[in-house]
Amino acid sequence: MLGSREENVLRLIIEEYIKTAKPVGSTSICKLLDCSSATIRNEMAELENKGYLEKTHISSGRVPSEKGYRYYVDNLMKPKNMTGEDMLKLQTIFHNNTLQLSDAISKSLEIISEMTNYTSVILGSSSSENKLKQVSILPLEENKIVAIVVTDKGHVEHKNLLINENISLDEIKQTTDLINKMLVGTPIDEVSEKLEFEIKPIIGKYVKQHEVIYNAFYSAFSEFANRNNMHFVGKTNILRQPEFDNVDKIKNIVNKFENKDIINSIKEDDNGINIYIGSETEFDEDVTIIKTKYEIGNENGTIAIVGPKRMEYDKVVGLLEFLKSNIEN
Amino acid sequence: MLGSREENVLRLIIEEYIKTAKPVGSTSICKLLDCSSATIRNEMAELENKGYLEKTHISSGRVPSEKGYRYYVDNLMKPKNMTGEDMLKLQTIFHNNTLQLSDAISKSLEIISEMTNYTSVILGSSSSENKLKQVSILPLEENKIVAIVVTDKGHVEHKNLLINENISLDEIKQTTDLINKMLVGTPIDEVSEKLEFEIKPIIGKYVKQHEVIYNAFYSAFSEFANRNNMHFVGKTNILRQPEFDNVDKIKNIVNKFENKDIINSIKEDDNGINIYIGSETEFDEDVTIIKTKYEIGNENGTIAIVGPKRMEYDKVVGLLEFLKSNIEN
DNA sequence: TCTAGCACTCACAAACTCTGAGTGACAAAT
DNA sequence: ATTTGTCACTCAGAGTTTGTGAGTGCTAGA
Repeated sequence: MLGSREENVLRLIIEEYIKTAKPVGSTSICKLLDCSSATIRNEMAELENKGYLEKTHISSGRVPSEKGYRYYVDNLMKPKNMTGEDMLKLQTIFHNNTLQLSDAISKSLEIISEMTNYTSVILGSSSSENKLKQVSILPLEENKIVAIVVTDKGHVEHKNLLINENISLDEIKQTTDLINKMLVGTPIDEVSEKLEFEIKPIIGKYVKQHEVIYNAFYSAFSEFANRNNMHFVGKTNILRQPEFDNVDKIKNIVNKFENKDIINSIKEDDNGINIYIGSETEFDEDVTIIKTKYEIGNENGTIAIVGPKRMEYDKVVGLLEFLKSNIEN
Repeated sequence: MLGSREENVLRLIIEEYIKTAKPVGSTSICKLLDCSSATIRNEMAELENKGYLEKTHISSGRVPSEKGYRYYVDNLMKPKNMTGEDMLKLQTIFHNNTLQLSDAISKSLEIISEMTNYTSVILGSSSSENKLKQVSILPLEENKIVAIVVTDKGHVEHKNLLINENISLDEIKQTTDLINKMLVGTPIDEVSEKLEFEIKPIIGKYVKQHEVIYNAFYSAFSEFANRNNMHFVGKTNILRQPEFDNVDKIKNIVNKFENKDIINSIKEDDNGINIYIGSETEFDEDVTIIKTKYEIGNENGTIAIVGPKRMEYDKVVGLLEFLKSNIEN
């Protein structure tokens, strides 16, 4: 698609821009490529014509376009191997047997966030993949009880409830027994529905005040189903990037993180390492998201790195590959 | 301490500044006070001498100092009654019997954050006030188990554990039984210690692999004790205030929220409505925090509103008073 | 004790200037 | 047919200048 010198120029411009965050001029490239600046200018003009580069104003240097980045990650970039030192840091985490997997992932993403100055996101398995394992209740005091829901993947949610004095604990016990008998194994996001059509009619017959109990469990479950198991590391790292230099952009991105809008950008996709650049993210024009799923036994999740479009693609991809293989072993 | 006209001038300046966020000049005050601007200037000079006002530069209008705000909230401000409409919004939440208390508080703070454009914080009871109610374990699959810890106030924490194949479930059961027998009622932040000195010696005798089990529970508990039950509403609201107009200030405050530094500012103090202005907060020079504890039955917590020093004190205090009385009934 | 008037100050915005890094174009050199 | 050197041109950004208006303090007279 592109000539080999064109590719070289594109690659060098992108790599230079990633380092400096400033538009790249022809002279800085011609030093690296052993030809004159005029030659480079011709190449650059051509690359701009084809849509791989952009100018910020008529006499400025060039900046990669999204199409340029895309070409770079698809054709020019090679994942960079980590330094031995960095590798060691991550490996010691995974060789530490006292750590649980989820803690090890958090810890390693903390390190990665620090190494890269980008923000990481961990997204656990969605509620549809979790199945009900057990419901239990525990009376606390007076008319307070706590309802506890556990899934087969070890997620736990609870809901504190005030119950009416004239509901006996026995009745509640009967209800939980029934739920345990009939609904264990049901995917969490289907539980609410089954609760309504399978459990409610039954308890309606022999439990006084069944409405109250039913409502309590119903709200506990629906809250569970909506909960997403998302967790940020180094949320403010990305603000250190020079592209976030004005108040509005910062407010904008902070807001989007707060609202967890990012969840849409990292939900679906294949099993490899996926790169979304700028508008491809459907999250924010100014960021790139690199993500990958991991799967170990029947447990899975997604980890994502959020940085500027001018992200160090080779480094991050290298890191994620390494991390993924570590997790899965 | 201050003459009555001085007080009037101070009050008007503060109220004007709260509205406009711009230094207040003498003319805008003299219109309200039916005397000439020169007179006001004299009063202002005097108030500045005494430390209640400040200038941003030699010929600028005046801005309240922390001492000025302090005098205002202590002597001049009257809590403002809410509008009927706002009151209604909050009351319907508390009259909705299907909502649990904690949900009602969250919901009402959402409304308050929206009404005021400030950030709210909810801090639940600290771990030292929570006592162990029950420990339980649930085997999931293969060698995975989940340990669940419940406190008397209905907090629940869990920890997923991978156990060594040669630990039998029986042994784990014995351990949890022992913990339940000996440690129920112990404040959460003392459990780790007791676990070490009272439980460990016993299980050491008759449980093989007791180290592993002990470590698992130890880490579960210590994580629990450190967890603080803090929850922000409208975290980015405060960024809309005009005082947060430069990148560094925003990064700074976002960072502080992220690190939950605020917890130190809202931990202790009496039962009323407490106001901390600027450096009094020990959180951030540029903010005011207004907080209050609530207590209902043996459940308690703290709610706080974080805004600029130029916060609408009368409105927020009015709101919090109203909210507190609603919660406690 | 208050007020009117005046000289003075200074932040802020708009207008202007300078400079350097960059471009495109084109003719000469390879 | 490319590549190169050269030159006129462009423009963002930084620095400087200027004008304006909102503010002050001070003083003398009501």
